[in-house]
Amino acid sequence: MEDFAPVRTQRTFELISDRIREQLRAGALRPGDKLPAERELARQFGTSRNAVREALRSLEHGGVIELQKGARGGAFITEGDPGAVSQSMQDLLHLGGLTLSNVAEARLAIEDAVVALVAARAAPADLDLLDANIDAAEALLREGDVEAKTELNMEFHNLLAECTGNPVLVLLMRTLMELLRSVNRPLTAEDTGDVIRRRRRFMGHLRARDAAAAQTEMRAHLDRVHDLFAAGQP
Amino acid sequence: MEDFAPVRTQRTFELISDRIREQLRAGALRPGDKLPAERELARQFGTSRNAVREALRSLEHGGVIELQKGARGGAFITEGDPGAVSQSMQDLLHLGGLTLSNVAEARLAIEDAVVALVAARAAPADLDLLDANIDAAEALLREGDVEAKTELNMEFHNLLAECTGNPVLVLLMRTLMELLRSVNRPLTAEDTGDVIRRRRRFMGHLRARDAAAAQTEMRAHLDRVHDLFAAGQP
DNA sequence: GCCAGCCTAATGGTTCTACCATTAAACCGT
DNA sequence: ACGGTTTAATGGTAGAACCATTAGGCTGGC
Repeated sequence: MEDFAPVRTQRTFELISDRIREQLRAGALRPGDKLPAERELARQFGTSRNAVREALRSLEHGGVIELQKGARGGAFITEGDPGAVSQSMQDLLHLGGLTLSNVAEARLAIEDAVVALVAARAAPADLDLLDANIDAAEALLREGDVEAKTELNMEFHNLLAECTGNPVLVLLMRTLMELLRSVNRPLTAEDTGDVIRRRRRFMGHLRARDAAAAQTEMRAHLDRVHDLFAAGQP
Repeated sequence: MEDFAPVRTQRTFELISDRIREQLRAGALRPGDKLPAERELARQFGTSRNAVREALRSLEHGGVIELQKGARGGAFITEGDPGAVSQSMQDLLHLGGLTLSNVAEARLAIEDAVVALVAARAAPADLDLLDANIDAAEALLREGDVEAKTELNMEFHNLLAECTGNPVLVLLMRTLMELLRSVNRPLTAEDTGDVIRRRRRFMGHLRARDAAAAQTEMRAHLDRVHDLFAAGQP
């Protein structure tokens, strides 16, 4: 006989955060909106302020809300925080579920798709932005500021993803690169001149709308970079 | 003059969760380990139990720990929960940062890469698993259980990703499919027979290690499915 | 001897109260 | 009109008390 189901399994703060997520899906809450104050929410839900706070903590960690203190403070619905996805994958990596080469392989897949899309649909203005990035990197290299130049080189990939106009691809690119960066050692400077040359060739392929050639060029570059990363690992 | 930096910007519970994440990165904490009890943590950190609970709530939401109540209960380090990543992306979607076609396009990219890898490196046993999935789906179709058959068809893609042996790709595939599923309408049954035929052809290409042909077959299928999804949207 | 039932201790879950720190806006004296 | 002060609202922290669940030990009757 199984006549009786458990009276209650969910925890109070989960009920609260679920209610708020509901209103999000329903469109009743939109980015920029402000939730009632903690004390007021506690009153409305008929719970303690503590339970409300734990629910808010959960939503905050998920990048759904931002909390501001002081008068006129409160919990505000955000535009959505890609960093939350990144954080989760970082945790997964550190918990040992993922390896560096797993991440590198996935990154290769994303980059491949991005390059194909950019070759097919990027506007000339977008390509100019990419050129500007390479110019800036070259200038920094001449000045000997390897650190800043490396930063710009990573930004190149993010720019590339943004040229697709697809925020999902941007998100995935940022996340995977962040993961790779979190375990890398600072790259040595010896090979930096080569990167600039490769980038120039790559842009030539893009402007010619030659997706296959651009992919080949990028692949060669990434294989090399990922090898360097792997060498830095034990 | 900027002689004085803010005395404290981070909140107490953030300091606590950061400390725990530190120990994770350092390897001092491993999956399966149990954290001290809340009261004990509060004592060690010299804070209130409340702050500890909010830190644990944050870690729990991130899939880093699981909480069990009762005697011998406590906070246990998990193996890593891919669901946390999914949840974050779901939130992002609902916050309006992403569109259905964005997700579909990214999914296409991942699937393309997965197919190429599977064609290149899948073991015969893996391919047999895929065949078994198709057989089961066909059987369900004959019985008229469209619901269960659709479920199996989605599982096919997850199996495919698992054949790559890369958990990152598995994670991305699961997440993106989950996202697509969360906004789809139940597909109509009229086209289901066609899917089985396509799958059989696809497997033929895989066994022949013909990545290009397999990709073409899968692309055609996904383009169609995504169109159906889009049609279900306003 | 054994076993069902009870009891106890440990732990997370919840509530309540009090107070602090920060912030913006209202207020007031000059 | 200006500038400083006060006030009120809000999130952040602390501490205590109690509840619900769970594991394990205890006990008494068979």
